[in-house]
Amino acid sequence: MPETLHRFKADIFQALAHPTRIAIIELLSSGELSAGALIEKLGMEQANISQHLSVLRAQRIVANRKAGNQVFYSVRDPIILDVLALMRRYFQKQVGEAKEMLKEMENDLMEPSR
Amino acid sequence: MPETLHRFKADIFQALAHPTRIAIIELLSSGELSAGALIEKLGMEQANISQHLSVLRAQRIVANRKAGNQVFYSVRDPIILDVLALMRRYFQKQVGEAKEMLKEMENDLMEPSR
DNA sequence: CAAGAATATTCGATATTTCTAATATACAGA
DNA sequence: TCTGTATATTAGAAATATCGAATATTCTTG
Repeated sequence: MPETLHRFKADIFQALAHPTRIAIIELLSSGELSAGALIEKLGMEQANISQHLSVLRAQRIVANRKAGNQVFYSVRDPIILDVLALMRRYFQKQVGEAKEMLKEMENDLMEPSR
Repeated sequence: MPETLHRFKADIFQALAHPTRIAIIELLSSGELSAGALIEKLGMEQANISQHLSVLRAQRIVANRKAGNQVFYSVRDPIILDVLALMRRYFQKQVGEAKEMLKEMENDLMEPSR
């Protein structure tokens, strides 16, 4: 109800609203990784990944731990992973529905008289 | 893993990434409402709400049913409501943690010797 | 302290979002 | 068919997000 809560949710969603950042979180889902490891696994520009990590940090979605030369990132709260898992289920459901619609359309083409 | 899935999730999150759109979805959580009812409850510009509804429609998050003069909107899949509910839990947890941190800081101020 | 490695930040250019105001469309009833 | 009501779309301005290139910072090691 309160505007504050809506804004909070919206800000988290905004932080999640980029394919690269989702890829980052999923890579971190099985444990912490250094920024360098993320850059290597994703095959993208160093600055770019660093900027995306900065967005995730700003919303406190990831934690960062400095170890000597490197910085290790991890997902702060597993609830975020639950959200992503829900999204996967949602995706599967949507794809399933789309498939069924196509099947129906096919049937209509085969039996135009009914 | 696949880029497609990441983009799909990101697009949904993007559609959710606005306080007004979250408010709309929560208003629709207990059943369908006309566009006009949403505009009234939210107290915002007609065009603005219509545009936000358009974003939600584009991602197929809401369904719309025309009835005479009006258009009734509803949430297509309750999974989306589950996502919002998870977000609320997440928010509560974050606030709880922030509170604890403040309490610790207070204690440190009271007992500087320890 | 100098040099290299890992990471972060800054700077512009471009693209996307969001808003308000104005206009368009669709429908209902006289 | 004319009028009013409900909703959608368009247009343009301002704000925000994204990217690559360049630069800065921090740490380690010789």
